[in-house]
Amino acid sequence: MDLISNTEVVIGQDELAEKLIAGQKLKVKFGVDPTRPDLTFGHMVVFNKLKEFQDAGHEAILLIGDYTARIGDPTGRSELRPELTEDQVNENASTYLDQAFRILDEDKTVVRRNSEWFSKMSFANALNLTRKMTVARMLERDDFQNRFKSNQPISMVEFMYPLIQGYDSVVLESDVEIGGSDQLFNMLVGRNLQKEVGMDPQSVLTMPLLVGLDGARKMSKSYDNYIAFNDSAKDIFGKVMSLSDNVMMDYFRLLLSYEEARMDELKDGHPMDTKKRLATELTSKFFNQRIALKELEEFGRVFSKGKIPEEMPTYAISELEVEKASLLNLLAQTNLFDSKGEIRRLIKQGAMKLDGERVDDPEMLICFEGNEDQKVVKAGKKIFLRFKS
RNA sequence: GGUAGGGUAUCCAAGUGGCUAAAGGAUGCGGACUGUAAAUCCGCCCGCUUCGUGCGUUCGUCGGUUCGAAUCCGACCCCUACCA
Repeated sequence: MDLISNTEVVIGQDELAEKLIAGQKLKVKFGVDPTRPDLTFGHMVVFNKLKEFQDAGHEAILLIGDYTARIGDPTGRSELRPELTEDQVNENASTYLDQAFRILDEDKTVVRRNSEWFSKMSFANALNLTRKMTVARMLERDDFQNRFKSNQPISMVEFMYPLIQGYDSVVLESDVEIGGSDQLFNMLVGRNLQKEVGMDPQSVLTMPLLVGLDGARKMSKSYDNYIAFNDSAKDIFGKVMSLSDNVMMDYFRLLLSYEEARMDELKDGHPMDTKKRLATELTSKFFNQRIALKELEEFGRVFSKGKIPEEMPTYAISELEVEKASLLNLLAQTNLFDSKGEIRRLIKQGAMKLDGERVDDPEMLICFEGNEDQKVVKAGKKIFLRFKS
């Protein structure tokens, strides 16, 4: 059964198999919280799985937790989540969908929002929902248990979250729910609630968490070790190239659905070539092959051969508002650096080059001589910019 | 309601009157080495700066004591645990 490839945990596998053998069209739910506008490649793992179901003719239901987004998921550490307004949530949700449809087939995807039912739910009904759950069972959840043991706060609203998410499954009558491995508990609650109302319980599939760019922690915006769906082709390519070798295969498997045999072949090659291939394929997936190959070439030129990139931010000196056209002042106007202090630091540490020549004096004046009409500044390994008159 | 502990820079965390822009981690950035990998070594890491033992702003908030406060006092706000 290919549909369970790459999964970490499968609950209710027998039911799933039966339904599949019977040729049933399954309702496959994936819930997202539009608390943040950007999707990362970590989300792609789950979206890929949803797409597989979709391609196999099943109904993919993308549930936007617009109602829940205002409550906050307990999965984090402290719940310092700002409360979002309805507008913010809606805006996030719409950019979310734009991004999701880069993987999913828009025409075949059913999009639902849980405000449809929760905004109408009475408090009495909500209380009834809480009847279905016990505190002891809640504390089974790893996250809660750890926090409880270490005297960390757990708020009541966090206890509601699994129920809310579970109730979504009841309303949607989902046959399968997919999520990250941190969602296992919540998805199991859905399964139980469905049983309570006499419905066939959903099967639950969890997908592994993708390791981030640092090669150590899970990919997450808060660790700043992520690749976003909305990153430019250059960023996607560059970020993949900066990936730790030891997690490359995870990316091939989880993001590009490579099979073992193909990955074994790759292991014989030079890691650098393998990584270039990974970067090229991922860039192609989000843009197209032509753009990906261009980035590959550009990468070789800039980083392997140390030449300057084809495109870089360009600033006309005449348009920058500075009293004195010193390198420091001009760079400070570009917004590519955090502060003048940072620029001084870079110069002091020998990271700044002007047309290939190392610069040591922040106050050096930038002016053009003879036929020159531009100067290229390189700061560190990655930042390039051009000054024109 | 009662008791105890706590709010310090991006995060964790030390600091309990001057030597503190504030130890130590982590993250990040830069340099060397490389394959923009990892590992390792070195350096930087509040802002400005005429680069000077210079200026400004910061340790929950407001006010006070003091020549001087993150450190003491008061009020307030917020968080947590425990007991009810």
